[in-house]
Amino acid sequence: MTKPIRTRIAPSPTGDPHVGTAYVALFNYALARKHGGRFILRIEDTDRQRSHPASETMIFDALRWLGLDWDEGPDVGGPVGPYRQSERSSIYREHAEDLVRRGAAYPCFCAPERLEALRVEQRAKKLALGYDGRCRALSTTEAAQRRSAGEPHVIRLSMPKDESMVVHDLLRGDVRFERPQMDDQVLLKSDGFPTYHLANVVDDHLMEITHVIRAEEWLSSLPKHVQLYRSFGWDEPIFCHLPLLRNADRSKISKRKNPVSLNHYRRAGYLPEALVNFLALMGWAMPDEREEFTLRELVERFDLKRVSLGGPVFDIEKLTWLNGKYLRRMAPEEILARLRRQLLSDDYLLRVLPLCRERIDTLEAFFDYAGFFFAGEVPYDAKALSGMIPKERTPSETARILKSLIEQKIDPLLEWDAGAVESALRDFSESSGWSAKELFMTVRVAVTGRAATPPLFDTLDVLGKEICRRRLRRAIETLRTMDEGK
RNA sequence: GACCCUGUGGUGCAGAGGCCUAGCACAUCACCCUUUCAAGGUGGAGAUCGAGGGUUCGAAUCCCUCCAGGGUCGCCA
Repeated sequence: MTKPIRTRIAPSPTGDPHVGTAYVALFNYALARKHGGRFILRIEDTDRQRSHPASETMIFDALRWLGLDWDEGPDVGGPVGPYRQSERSSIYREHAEDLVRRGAAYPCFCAPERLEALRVEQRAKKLALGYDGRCRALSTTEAAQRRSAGEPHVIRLSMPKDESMVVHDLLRGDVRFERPQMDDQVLLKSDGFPTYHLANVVDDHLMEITHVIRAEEWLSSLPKHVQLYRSFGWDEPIFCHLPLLRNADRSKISKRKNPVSLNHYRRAGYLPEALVNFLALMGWAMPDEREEFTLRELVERFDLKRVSLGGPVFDIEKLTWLNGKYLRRMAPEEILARLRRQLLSDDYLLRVLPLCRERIDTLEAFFDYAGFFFAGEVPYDAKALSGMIPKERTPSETARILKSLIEQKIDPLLEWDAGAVESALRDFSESSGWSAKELFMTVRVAVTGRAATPPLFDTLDVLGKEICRRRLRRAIETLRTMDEGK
């Protein structure tokens, strides 16, 4: 018997849960389940500035929603934990020191400013970018002295010199990298935290990961990882790089061109099994070309080698068609249950009702008044359109302001509640040159389609980030098609 | 710019030298069904398999060159 297969998904909790994470998780999950192995969730939160606990929770929720449950992870524990990298700092530090002792890594005292200047120079001379290895030439005694004197430094990996390096990818076979490409990567930052490269390799080894299945964007750093395994004297796992999901223009999928948050798909009413099915179709196919299948069936027939490498365009139209197929063959009772679970929970209704109670006279009036709380996108009639654009402002100006509102304030906001939304909007009002009055009415109409609504921040809070973002974008599109100077 | 990956209709895939006068699905068009709209059914249009060279009796499938797209070049992951 060979070793049991162990795979992992290793997201970093720096934003909304991403479709790409689900995509890669799915293939890792499928391989592990197919072979009776284990699927592990590890949180890569070594970037202290950007990591956020709210993001971590959303990742858990989203993956569970999709049915991609893990056997070991920060919340369920396991034999080789902890599964959160921020709780493993000492492990990485010890391993980095070990490498330094072996002469496979070295302390580097170059300041960020010097590195920046170096990059500028290299760019100007059209040279390959990368660390020039200055501190590698330091004697061990000098390096040790400067370290004990408390001089700030990082630890860098010594990459082999004057050679090309051949690494292996399950799907691509041998891949040869030329030396100039491979500079001495930082392993340990000056704050004592590891970089992705170190933490990832150390953890994959310690957690006995057998197959590293990750996105293609990592392929370029594979030589560094392989070098790390060699420096430690460890066996390498099997590496497999999945193609990147793409926008319609074939660039790497991004939130400016596509909804990428799993929360969006959940709120928009896509069924988890349909999303999973669709994701599996991105770069993979059943041997018999069947396109509709369950996660279970995927697992039964799964074969990593059947992944195709062209970057698949994430075609929402086809996803929507698939989702419709699933919905149409569901019993009404089941649809009702899904509706309740996903979009129309008592919990949600009980958040909407307090906002509407004082504004309705009959039960029936609720449906007329509160429709926008349940809709996807809202229509803008002529009145709404004029209400959306403040006096003295133009449609294109309004569109621009909404765009920067999304980018500067909405997207980075991970904890979405009335208070946070309010301060974000007030903040934006100050920096944008739009008065609170102008901004708030514009946002109100853009998000609800109406000039009369419950208090704005409560409304945005209850609607949730995904819907607000989506309707704001829709408003931008609408404004852009209007003529100037209205 | 350097390095790496990829390249089958607009999109997602099948195809692993002859079964391909290139198949399926989405989208699109037409028709049928239907009080309507969907859904469903039927059919159509759409690809000289990125291009050019080879290898071979024979290439979408093997080799080379070029081109195009993408990714990476961070004390971010």
